[in-house]
Amino acid sequence: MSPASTLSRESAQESILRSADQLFYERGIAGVGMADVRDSAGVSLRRLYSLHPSKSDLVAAWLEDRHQTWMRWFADSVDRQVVDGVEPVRAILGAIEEWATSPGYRGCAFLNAIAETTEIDDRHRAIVADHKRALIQHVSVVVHGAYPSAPEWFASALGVLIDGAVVDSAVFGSLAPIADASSAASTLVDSFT
Amino acid sequence: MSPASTLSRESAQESILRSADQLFYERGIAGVGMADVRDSAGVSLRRLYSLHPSKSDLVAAWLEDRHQTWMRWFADSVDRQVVDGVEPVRAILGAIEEWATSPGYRGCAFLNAIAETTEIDDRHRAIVADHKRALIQHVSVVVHGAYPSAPEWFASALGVLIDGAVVDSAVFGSLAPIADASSAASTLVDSFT
DNA sequence: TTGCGGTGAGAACGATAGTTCTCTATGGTG
DNA sequence: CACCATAGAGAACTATCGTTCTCACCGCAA
Repeated sequence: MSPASTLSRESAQESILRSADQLFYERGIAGVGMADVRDSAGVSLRRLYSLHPSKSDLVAAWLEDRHQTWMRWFADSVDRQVVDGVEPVRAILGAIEEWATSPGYRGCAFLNAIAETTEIDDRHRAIVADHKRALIQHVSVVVHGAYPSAPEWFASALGVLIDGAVVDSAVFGSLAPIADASSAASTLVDSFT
Repeated sequence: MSPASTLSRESAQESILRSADQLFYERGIAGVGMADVRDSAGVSLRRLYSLHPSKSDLVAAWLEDRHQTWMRWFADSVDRQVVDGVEPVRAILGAIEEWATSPGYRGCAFLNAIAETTEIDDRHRAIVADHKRALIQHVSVVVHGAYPSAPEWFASALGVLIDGAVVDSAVFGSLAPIADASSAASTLVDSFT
């Protein structure tokens, strides 16, 4: 086995990704050095680089990981509320509100990452675009199941409302944009039925 | 007078702000060094620092300047379309579309700046929040003038739709989110009348 | 004419950070 | 037991960048 002071490959990987998530989300990608990740994860720089050969690779791994985690959480939150009898479209914005209320909320990590990306890092851009597509896809399933008469563009428009609400709530440090988005979404649903 | 090779204080200031706008918007704040601004503006580092004592000051001056410029452009674009008979709410999203179609479009400079801001630079945050408030204020005047029966939250919701459309169009490199936002906004207006 | 203030050009300084390298130790395998 | 791949600790290398400093120059006022 490994020495007591070192972690297995899996534990190290997990610890690195958890630390990367905390640090990158809280302080931004540029605001976090590899040494910070090393300190927080409790691994050596050597190990960090052996698992993620560059910072760009680490960021990509982090985004992929966060995509999985966040989508799972979002889907669960929406499902939970719908089961409790909340209107689907309200449940979607309710999940966003729940997220925005959590401590340390700093908006969407993916959008922040894109805004920070200075050079043309196509890999990161692609991950973010895929994340947004997956979000709209999920919203689309929920919404067109619940409101069959909704027009084609409704799921995409909800995606726009979600991203706008997330961004604005972070800018203003307020839940009001989410409430406004929720009102708008509900009004749209009412207009279809 | 100044020597031929040097610019007046005003010309230098103008040149610096124009260069800062191009560079910061195109490559992000962190991606631009003071030396880059110097080269592009054609002034010396000494002069650059005498007009803007730190990079943070320069960024603040740039954001203030861009706020003025952008708001003026936006208001004009909306007015122009309304005069041409375009529905006000369509005109608002039309202005966003016109912007997003312009070469070098990289989303909202203010939102990008916020996302990049790692430490708590309250000055920059405040400028961005003021910009968004001013945008919503303008939208509010236009919209509540044109649709008196619109509910209180409508202008704010339009602000959310605008920011979402801006962000998503930059992420996807597509005008589709703007069209979706426009459809949603028009449908909302129809539902009030 | 002689300083003085402001300027350009660019070197220099100090800090930070991505990445690699050295040295040492440890545990599994032949 | 000896060997080797791998790990930790941290120094070292290299590059970038914000900021300041040096030196030379020029126009203007006393």
